[in-house]
Amino acid sequence: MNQPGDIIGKLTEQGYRLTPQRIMILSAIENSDDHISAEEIHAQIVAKYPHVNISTVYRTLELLKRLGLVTETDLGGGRVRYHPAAKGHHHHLVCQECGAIIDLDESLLSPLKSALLREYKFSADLRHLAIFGRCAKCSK
Amino acid sequence: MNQPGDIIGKLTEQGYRLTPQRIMILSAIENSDDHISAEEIHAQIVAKYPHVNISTVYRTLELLKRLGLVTETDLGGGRVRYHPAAKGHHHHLVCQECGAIIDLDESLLSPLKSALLREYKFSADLRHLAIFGRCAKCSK
DNA sequence: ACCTTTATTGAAATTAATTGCACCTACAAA
DNA sequence: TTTGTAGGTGCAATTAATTTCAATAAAGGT
Repeated sequence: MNQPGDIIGKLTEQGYRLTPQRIMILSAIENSDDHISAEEIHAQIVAKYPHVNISTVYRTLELLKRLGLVTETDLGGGRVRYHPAAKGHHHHLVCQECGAIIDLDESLLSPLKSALLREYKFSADLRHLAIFGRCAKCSK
Repeated sequence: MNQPGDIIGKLTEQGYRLTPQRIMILSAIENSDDHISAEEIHAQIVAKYPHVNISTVYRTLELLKRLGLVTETDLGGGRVRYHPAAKGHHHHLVCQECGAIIDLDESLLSPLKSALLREYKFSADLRHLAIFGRCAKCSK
């Protein structure tokens, strides 16, 4: 199991401060079983510390994203969701018909990644991708 | 050159009504050289018909998207952009460092598309994809 | 030409995310 | 200790997109 310490260490190493708000945001992300939204993180924290602002949550997520400590995925449904990078990269197939979300093995994307690097010298950030379409059931 | 009639025909065929608003929105999309945003479409129309509402623009785009007549791409920068599907599919590499947008040949994505179909029976909608990362210059 | 049906629209409210600004806090240099 | 500086926070305002709902008008039948 991952310790919030993993991320906390990396933050302080780089000169960022460890504020109570950040600690709460970090543990909310780490303790979430799957992908969590900014709103959900905020709701969790506000239950104990009502004065913490939603914009702090968004700014912290932005920071963690920039440092590569969390990944962000838009699975549709109007909300972007977050996931600790340390828990591994994975991708999703999102069915636009029934809403099913299928986890996708990373290996299917590595040929694309290397092709982009070879053909365009473009280093793609494919840490957490959502591909939309139709699942087996719905495309019949 | 494409006629708005292409899309207009498909709309009426399927029982949708042909309102002046829709005609204006359609011609704005068709006449745009590259990708156009909802705001830009609205601004164009309001110049002539000030009472047309932005939500009508969004609703029409949503409809056209569902019918597969326009494609939607999030190239970053907070605004989603639209493009007539008839003008062909293409994809973009978006550099998160310098903002450069590189057009990507569709052929690079077809292996992925067939792999998804083969392995997951998932029919991916890869009509207009944006892949984020770092371009050649910025990744040095 | 006149109804009738029902998709469509405008206006306003709502939601998710972002930004500007004033104030605050930790820490180090003078 | 004082002061400077850079990182952080809360609040309010803003932006892009969506939704609700009453009013409207397009398309088809008479």
